[in-house]
Amino acid sequence: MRVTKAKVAEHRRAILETASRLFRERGFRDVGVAEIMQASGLTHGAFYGHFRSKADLADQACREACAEGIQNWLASADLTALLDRYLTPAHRDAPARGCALSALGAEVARQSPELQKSYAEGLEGFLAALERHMKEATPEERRRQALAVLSGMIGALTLARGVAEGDPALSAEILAAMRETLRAKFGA
Amino acid sequence: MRVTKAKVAEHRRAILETASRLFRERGFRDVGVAEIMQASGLTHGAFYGHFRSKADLADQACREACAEGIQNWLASADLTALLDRYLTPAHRDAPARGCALSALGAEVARQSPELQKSYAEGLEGFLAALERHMKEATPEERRRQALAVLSGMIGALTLARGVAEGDPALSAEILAAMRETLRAKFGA
DNA sequence: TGTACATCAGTGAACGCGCGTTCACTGATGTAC
DNA sequence: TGTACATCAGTGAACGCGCGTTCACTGATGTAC
Repeated sequence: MRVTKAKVAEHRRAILETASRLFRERGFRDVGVAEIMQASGLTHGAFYGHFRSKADLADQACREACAEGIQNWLASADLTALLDRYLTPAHRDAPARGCALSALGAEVARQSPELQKSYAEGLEGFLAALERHMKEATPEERRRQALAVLSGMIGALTLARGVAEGDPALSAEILAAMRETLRAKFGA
Repeated sequence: MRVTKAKVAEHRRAILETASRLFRERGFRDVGVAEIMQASGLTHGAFYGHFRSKADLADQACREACAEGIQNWLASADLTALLDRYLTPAHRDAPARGCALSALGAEVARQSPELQKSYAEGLEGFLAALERHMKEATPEERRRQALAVLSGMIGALTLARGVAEGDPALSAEILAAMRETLRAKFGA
């Protein structure tokens, strides 16, 4: 049953947003095409009218999720404000709506170079937002520090998620330690 | 065909070591029981004589891999020496023999609390090794800094792996930036 | 504007495949005498 | 030490299941007149 051109575009957006959310929550491997389509209000057969393959969707969903994240974190006034939103139990417990760089990082290493490129572009975007908050003299130094701060944020969030259910106290400690250390060494 | 008791123990070790290596390289999800058994010189049917389930093996392989890592990194003379071994292209390109905390981190978040506990214990072990290299006054401060340094190391390695094939220059830049920043802010 | 028909987005059954796990069987090991 | 037999580690076929992907079909949309 054919549908309106507007509906087609709407369906495509729905699939992309659902995938962007589910992939961040449970990873590329643990989320199936059928589940994404069902959660988007369609049946699995329609998928291949919108995307060439699951890998194609993964690539575009990664771009989507990164773009959403950059816009989100760009809104912070300064580094301290950004850290106070990023390194929190709330962010840790809501990966579906959280930073894609952290949620997808480890899995991206085993995906196609194409997807890695999309991920790298998202990383550069986030990095640009961070650099603006660095107070070192030279641009080279600001970029280096921004890379270190970004790595620290992502590492702390990843570790905090890894032990969230197994050792909640340690999980909270990791977030707090990174927040305080980054504020002390790089903050305003 | 029954085998010697010594052979049984040998087989168990082989499965555990193979799993520890393959899981770090490709993740829990992408490595099957049959592949692990074949790589260990056995057939898949014998698996359940050694482990209760794949999840059980994952838990024990995680412990195994963490323990191996702690012993490995503990050998470094100081923080600078440790960083010069950890934050390198060589380590990035050989996850199978590298740090388990980094290789398994993201996936552990979606595993059982039991496995997360094993992971958390591995993390504490690495942390203890790092704390000895911190030069802050109080134990509390040393632990906080060690947590931040560990998070930074793992985050940088994860990101460097994520873009290794998609943007090799950025990958190398991430490792170098974290190495220099940690050395400058925490090094000897 | 109204009609006739070609287009094509979505449906749902079906495909081959690999997964984790089970199980009847085999035959060398370990043990009781 | 030698023999007879129970034990049990390993084998390989088989299980049900969910995966990504394909395809004949349906019927509303968009278009040509």
